[in-house]
Amino acid sequence: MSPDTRTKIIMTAMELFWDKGYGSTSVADILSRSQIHSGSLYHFFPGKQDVLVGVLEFYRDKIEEWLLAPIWSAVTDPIERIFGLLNGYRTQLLTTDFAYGCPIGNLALELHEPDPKVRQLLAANFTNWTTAIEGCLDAAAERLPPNTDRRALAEYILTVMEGAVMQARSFRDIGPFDRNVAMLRQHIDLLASQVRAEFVKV
Amino acid sequence: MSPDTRTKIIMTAMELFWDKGYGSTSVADILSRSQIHSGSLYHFFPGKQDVLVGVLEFYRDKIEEWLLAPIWSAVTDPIERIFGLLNGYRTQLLTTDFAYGCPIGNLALELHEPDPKVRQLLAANFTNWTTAIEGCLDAAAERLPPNTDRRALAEYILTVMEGAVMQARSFRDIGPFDRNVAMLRQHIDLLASQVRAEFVKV
DNA sequence: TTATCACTTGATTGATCATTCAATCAAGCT
DNA sequence: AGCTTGATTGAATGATCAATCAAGTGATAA
Repeated sequence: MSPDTRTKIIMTAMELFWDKGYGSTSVADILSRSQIHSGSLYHFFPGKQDVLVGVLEFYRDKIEEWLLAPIWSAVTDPIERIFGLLNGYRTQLLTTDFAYGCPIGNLALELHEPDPKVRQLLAANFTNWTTAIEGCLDAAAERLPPNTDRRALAEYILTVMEGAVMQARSFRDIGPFDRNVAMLRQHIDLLASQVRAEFVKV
Repeated sequence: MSPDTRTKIIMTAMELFWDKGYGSTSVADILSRSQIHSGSLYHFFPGKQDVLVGVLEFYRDKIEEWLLAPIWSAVTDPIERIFGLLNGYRTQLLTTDFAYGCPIGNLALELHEPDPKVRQLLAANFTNWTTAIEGCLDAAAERLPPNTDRRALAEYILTVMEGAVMQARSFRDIGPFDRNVAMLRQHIDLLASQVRAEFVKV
């Protein structure tokens, strides 16, 4: 058994896919960076696409630990946790000079006709993210109008994050990202003020 | 002078880039579909990337005629023009079975380190789109709070469109798109209701 | 008539791509 | 010791890639 080699391939491929995309990463790139030989890679994976599947499964299982846990421990207010998560993407954009955005979003748009397994894993990664946000909204349910579709609002927050990252990367400017997040904040504030108005009325 | 050949190359390459992406479109693909020989292509373009530049310049110049004019003539209310534009992307998603999203968004995320000319053209395409939306918002200025940053709101609408298209394509389901647009509609309605409340107060 | 010039043809090049495979190795089991 | 099995090595394969270029075409003008 050699889980070490398999894991090393996945970690290396993940870095390269995030950095250069799937199509622009050659198997030779993965081999040279991971110091592993082609025979070993093809011993564990039938082909390049199966490496991608491995990466997406790996990332899916690490979202909780890598992405959410650090922010959950730093922020407790559920609404602020959402904006803390968005701020994490902001920091990543700035520290990588706009090279890294959302890795799943990049792949989702790069792979125009992905095979069902890949597409399903991309969707699963989005779903996990959305479910985490939905949990925050549920925790803040009393600060939102009672008829709020919290699942749809969580999807919408994912949408704003992805679009904001895309624009910031295209313009190589954090301005669009900040203004987009400010707009989202305004929307949520408006929802919250509706609740207060209703409370006064009753 | 043979603008016909040059244009044919650009139109063919545009179709292929929208359909399969830039990296997955080979020069041979462009040649076989356009019935043009490699020498002719390289007579007009120094290389593949220059074809991409030509496509982006061409599309930038056609946004008004191809994208906006049909909707402007079908809808007159400025706010409904915005949602009419979004509905155009919705129709395109459905009629292409989620193959076509926003062509500029796809390329923006596919090209991780584009050269300055390409990056500038991607940004110019986004800017043109945003400016058109901003024009609608200016025309509806009296229905928005007076302190509204209409440029930022236009950027935000682009963001929602791009994110909504991304999710619909990933899930191969129009549901996320529709719910995202509904959320945006709610936000704009909330802004409009603020104006009415202010009017009553005065 | 002849020279010029923009354009076209398509075989060819060398690089790079994902993938294969015969061989060797190391460790455990009998 | 001998046998088995999973893991590793790295040269080799054939396909495909972007790009090149010498030879040709046809229209225009001197």
